[in-house]
Amino acid sequence: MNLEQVARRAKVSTATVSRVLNNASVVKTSTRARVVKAIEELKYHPNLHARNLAGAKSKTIGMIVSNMENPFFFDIYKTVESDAHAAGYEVVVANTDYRSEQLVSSIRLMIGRRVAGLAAVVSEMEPALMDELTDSNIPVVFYDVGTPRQNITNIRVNYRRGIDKVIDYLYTLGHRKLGFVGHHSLLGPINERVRPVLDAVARYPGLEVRTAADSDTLDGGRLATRSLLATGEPLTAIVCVNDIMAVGALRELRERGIRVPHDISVTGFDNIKFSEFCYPALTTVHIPRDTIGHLICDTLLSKSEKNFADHEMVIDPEFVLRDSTGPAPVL
Amino acid sequence: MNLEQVARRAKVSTATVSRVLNNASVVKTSTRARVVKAIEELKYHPNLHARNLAGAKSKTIGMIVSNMENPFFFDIYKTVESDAHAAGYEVVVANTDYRSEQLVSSIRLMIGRRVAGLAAVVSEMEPALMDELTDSNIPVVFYDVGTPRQNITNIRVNYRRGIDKVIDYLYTLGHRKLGFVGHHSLLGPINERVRPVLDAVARYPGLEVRTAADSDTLDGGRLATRSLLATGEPLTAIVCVNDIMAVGALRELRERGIRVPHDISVTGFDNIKFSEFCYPALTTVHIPRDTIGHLICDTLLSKSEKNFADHEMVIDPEFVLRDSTGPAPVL
DNA sequence: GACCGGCATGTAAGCGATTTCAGCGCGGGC
DNA sequence: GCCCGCGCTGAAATCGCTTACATGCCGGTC
Repeated sequence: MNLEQVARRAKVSTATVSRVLNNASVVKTSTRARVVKAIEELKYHPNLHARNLAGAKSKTIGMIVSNMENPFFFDIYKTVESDAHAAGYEVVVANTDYRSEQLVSSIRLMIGRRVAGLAAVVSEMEPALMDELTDSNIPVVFYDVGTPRQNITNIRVNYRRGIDKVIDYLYTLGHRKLGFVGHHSLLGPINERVRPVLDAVARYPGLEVRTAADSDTLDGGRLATRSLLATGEPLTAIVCVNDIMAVGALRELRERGIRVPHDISVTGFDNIKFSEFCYPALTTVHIPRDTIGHLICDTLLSKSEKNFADHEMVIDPEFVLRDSTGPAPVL
Repeated sequence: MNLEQVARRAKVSTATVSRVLNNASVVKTSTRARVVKAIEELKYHPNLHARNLAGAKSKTIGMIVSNMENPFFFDIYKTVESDAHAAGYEVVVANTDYRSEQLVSSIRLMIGRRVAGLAAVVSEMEPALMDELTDSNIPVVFYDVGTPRQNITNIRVNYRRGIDKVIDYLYTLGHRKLGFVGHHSLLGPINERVRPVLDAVARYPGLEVRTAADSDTLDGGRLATRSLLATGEPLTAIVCVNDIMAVGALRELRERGIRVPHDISVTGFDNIKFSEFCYPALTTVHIPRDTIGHLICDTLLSKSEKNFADHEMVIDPEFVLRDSTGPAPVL
């Protein structure tokens, strides 16, 4: 079922059918009607691979995320997809599950697909991969990782500021023994997420923190919290790397009969929808995922017009106070 | 950057490069090494479109879901993806957001991509679309919708049974005034989800139900619950079409100071991870999403070997008792 | 030493579209 | 009455790859 069969049935050439498919206005109305009829009768669906091969302009953008299970990533994806559709683009996603082999193969896959643009919302990026991307000449946007280059734009959130707000808030309420719940992929040497916490803690006299990590899931948050609670002095607050893990923490605490925020305060990060619906509602830090999504699309879909020069943009997150935090308990 | 350039650099023909790329074992080791070297030096990435065009066997399967935001769908996707990867396939997803135009265009897109198989985990399916799929000759699996055909297999869950278990349980505990929270796309004439509820209710003397619907989200559940509570006699239990909406219901009740399950019982459906982590943990019905995912992949990836004859399979869901339900309050 | 079989590689024909350029028919200006 | 130009359509090259078939080269057999 190809162009030629349609052409034959409509008694025109393949060129004309192609023109109809692409809305070229040169085709005479009567001819167009014949072709459209043939297409429908034959239930013809153009082969997109052939189209891309011949046309060279891909109309699909790729997006790679670390963990679609975490609504944080999904929310960004959703915005990107909606913007892309509005511009006539498709988007194909790939999940890495924080595994770097997956990242590598996903990137290769996207290059192989000759996507019109690539958004990488992932936690890690090896220099070698960045080279590969640079050479591929595909417009790329990284979120939160990597460094700007020729065809690479960066969007990042000022986590440090967000964390500072959280720690400051907790300190003011009298908290002195903190726990930090992270996820495995954050345990690299120079860690972008733990470091700000340690740095912030170091600024306040008498403030201490100990950390634990597990997978970036509800269960992971629960397990990390469990191990945090298993040893050492009692904690008065648990700072979580994101909301998902914080919800996991809440469950662990609840099942141990530890009241939040009366006995222990808990904070999240991201402000996913869920953080309002869990109990108690999470004090967290808002990261504007829609803004990020729009930024990604704007950057990717306008590589020619805009100067593509502001290679880096930083977003400032906002503190959100809810019910999972309160004054430190008097011991 | 194409095969030919690589071939030139490695001083072989394009055929040989292609053979190396496809792991054909006929290539002499020394030749292969030269080619591999050239590929790396040139940072060559094969054009997948050209590959698909030439090869005709697509190695990617498509999946269409109604609402990726709901972890129910995501869980199925995750299993499918993992099975597919294991078999050397990629999977590309599309979201319909319960919009039928989206469904149409997504299906067309998948046909255009000449996917090796298509999984449609969606709520609605027009006969015309089924025809299109049948003609496309792509192996298709529908979840929960449509009817078996030549190349179409169906997987469905016996919702009726699940609902029966829920209603029976609630009735036994003394509940007589029920509310049902559905989502918009369920409001079609002959409804697959509401009907079983109404039918079940009709079987018990003195049992009544009224329904409300909103979008399939946390907020939707909350709003539907609000409207359920706004009019009529007081309810003793709220049955939700799925867990996400149930969590929304829990929040609305909590904010009104209505205790669950003391004042009102709430049930979900699906048993997503989240239902254990919300408060109170949801009584729900388990739908084995991993089983469904495996089934989908098995069916899609073995169209030739297996007879593809058992065109329909039904899954029986299981009742899961947790903390969001209890005896009806004594009025 | 001519011949044959088999392994490694090369040649070239598609795959199904897009697109350039050429051609055809026809009406209007001279 | 001719020719030009314009509007529409067709022929064919092209995109980057796979693969069937052809070819060249080698050692072994008689």
